[in-house]
Amino acid sequence: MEKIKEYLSTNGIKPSFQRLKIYEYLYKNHNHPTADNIYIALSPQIPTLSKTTVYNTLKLFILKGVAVVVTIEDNEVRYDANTSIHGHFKCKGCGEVFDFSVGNNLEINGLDQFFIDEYHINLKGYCKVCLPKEHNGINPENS
Amino acid sequence: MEKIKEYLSTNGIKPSFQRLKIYEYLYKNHNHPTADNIYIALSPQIPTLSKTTVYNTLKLFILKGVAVVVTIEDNEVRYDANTSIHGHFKCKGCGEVFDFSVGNNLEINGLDQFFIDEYHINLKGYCKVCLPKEHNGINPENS
DNA sequence: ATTCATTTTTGTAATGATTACAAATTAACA
DNA sequence: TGTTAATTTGTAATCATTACAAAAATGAAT
Repeated sequence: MEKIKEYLSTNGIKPSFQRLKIYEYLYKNHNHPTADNIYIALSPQIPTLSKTTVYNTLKLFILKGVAVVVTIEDNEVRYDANTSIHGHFKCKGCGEVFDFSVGNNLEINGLDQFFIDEYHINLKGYCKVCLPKEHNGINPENS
Repeated sequence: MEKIKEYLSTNGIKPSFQRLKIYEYLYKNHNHPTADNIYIALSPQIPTLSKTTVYNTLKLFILKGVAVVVTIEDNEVRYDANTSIHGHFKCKGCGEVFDFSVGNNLEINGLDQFFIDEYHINLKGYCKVCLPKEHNGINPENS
């Protein structure tokens, strides 16, 4: 917890109570939460927490580079405290988002002389658990 | 135009006038438009066009597999008639979205036994034109 | 400690994209 | 032509996000 405080400070973020708790949640839960997820999760501990604060704080985190946005779905914005380059996989069965690592051998053709500083590698399909259900046509998670 | 009609039919889409025009726009303009972009672009030619129709039609296109969603930004949903696997690059200077081709050698670690059927490779940075401006700190496109 | 300025948080209202829904229109076809 | 189904349209509702201003907390200087 002291480490988090230091980490935020180092990155130009004054470590207020709310910011600490929000970052802590993001850091400890690798479930790529939405702003609303975070709000609901922290509300019991911080009864006065405002949703605006969650949005403000996340925006600050992005700006300062201690979190990244995951836009794997067009109707939900997720956040991730893991800022290193990695990929995300969303299972179309259970909806869970998994991290995976990518090699640095991605072959890019047609962006010569472009400067690239963000890599968003998003895949979709069915995870190990959902794939068999899907295959048998007995997946109760699809309405 | 007759080709488009045939293409849609082949993919289980009854080629109504609106659907033809929307697909035609998507196919001929490689600018990855939003639903609103399409609505504004086609309104002059189709004065009775409804925004709901644009949304309905795009949803149908996605379902039938003749278009894909591009979620490179968390506050805009773009559409692309190019359904083959390729990447998108968004310039943070001018905002334009460029296509690029990717090799099929992407190294994925941690998704063993997962079934992958969608690849969204989204990069961001500065394009050839905007990079120099950015570098000189005289980019008028950044407020 | 008290004051004053700055930052942060909060709640409410506004915005804007998308969807729900039902009426109107169009197409299909007997 | 009449009848049914599919498509389009317009309006209203929804929901995530932002704008904004007041309240609270912080920090520094006296």
